[in-house]
Amino acid sequence: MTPEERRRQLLGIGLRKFVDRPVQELSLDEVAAEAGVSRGLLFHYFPTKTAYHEAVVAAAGRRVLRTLRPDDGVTGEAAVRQIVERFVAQVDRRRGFYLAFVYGQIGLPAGAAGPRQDVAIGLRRNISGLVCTAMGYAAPLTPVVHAWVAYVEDLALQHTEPGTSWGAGTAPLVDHCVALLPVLVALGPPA
Amino acid sequence: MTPEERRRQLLGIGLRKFVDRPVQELSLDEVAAEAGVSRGLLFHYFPTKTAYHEAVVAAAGRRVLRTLRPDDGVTGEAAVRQIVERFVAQVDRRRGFYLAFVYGQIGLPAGAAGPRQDVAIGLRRNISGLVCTAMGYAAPLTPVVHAWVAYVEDLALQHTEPGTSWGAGTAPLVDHCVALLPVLVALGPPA
DNA sequence: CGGCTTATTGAGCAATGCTCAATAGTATGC
DNA sequence: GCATACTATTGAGCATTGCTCAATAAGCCG
Repeated sequence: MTPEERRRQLLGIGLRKFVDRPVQELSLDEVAAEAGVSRGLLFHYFPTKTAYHEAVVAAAGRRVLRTLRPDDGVTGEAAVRQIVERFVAQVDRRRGFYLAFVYGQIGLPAGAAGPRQDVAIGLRRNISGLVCTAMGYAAPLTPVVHAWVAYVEDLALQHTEPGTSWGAGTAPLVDHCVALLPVLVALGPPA
Repeated sequence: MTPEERRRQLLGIGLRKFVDRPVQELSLDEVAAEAGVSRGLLFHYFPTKTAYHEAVVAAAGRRVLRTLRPDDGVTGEAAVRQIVERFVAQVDRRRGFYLAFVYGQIGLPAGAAGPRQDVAIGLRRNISGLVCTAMGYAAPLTPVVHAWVAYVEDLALQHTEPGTSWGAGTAPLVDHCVALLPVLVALGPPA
């Protein structure tokens, strides 16, 4: 097995496991056993346990972002609608995964200058980047869009909360979010 | 030292420590050493390591919520303004603490029926409860208010992000958030 | 085949989560 | 004031686990 495959295999195992429990509780023993390799090998691919965890979470972030990217040629509000639809659908289908991703996180460094990357917030930044390019929004609007992503994220998570689901389908939710964005922009940036 | 004091002491140590690093990396050895007690004693007060971590994070949540509660007699939009002001101020003053609280979280259970409590989302629910009673909002509006809290939280965190601070003071930010709430309500719930 | 690189192992160390029987210290009932 | 019950506290000890390192196996190129 080539190193590239190994790496992907190990990350894949992490991705499968991290839905069930917080990443930090995923022992390298377990990963090694599942992969059928020795514990020592993991340290050949990842310098430390947390490095492995970060790699897993980063992979999860890339995976989420990939499914959100709107179809080629679609722009403007239609693109935003696609993004929101896919986002809500994904949260709906794999609530545990997304929940674990956002809140079952590797902690952030207190000083922001640390080497660690905040992948959950990084994902928000990426999504808001998607939206901004789709709508042609410029720099001073990005904070608002960023916070709007947090808003959509929270609504989607609430919507899929077991037992508390208000409304049947996802359509009103998507409508609400898409309609909100221009309203926010009209409200003007908080600066 | 009475058990009540002990408990508070141990939680206090956790509260101080969990700003610097993710809670999960706080070893019981360290806590025991700092408290000047044996490791075994910790298991007399908390059944397991994660139980201790959860207790610490829950205490942090109570602490945050306490500072947000508006003054007696203040209601309506004025109360909302107070809440937002204090929230932003708190995030501003102790960014690391709040960041660690929301995102450096103990992971959530995949199945929602698990015994664990989601304290970060629980805090959001509590804050939105504060806002709803202040404004007299009824049940169908709560999801929107909840998501609005997420919006405010994200903006506040962005605002204190080192280097990326747009705008000088917190006033425009507070204005923006307070103004947004009735707009959201007017937009109607997504159901 | 011989030699180089590297993926891989396995032993071993130290930290740490956790258990448990023993102890010390305190309050209570008489 | 004494004995009893209770519990806070300890310390030894076990198993897991993050991590290191020297040794080995396995490919690859000449």
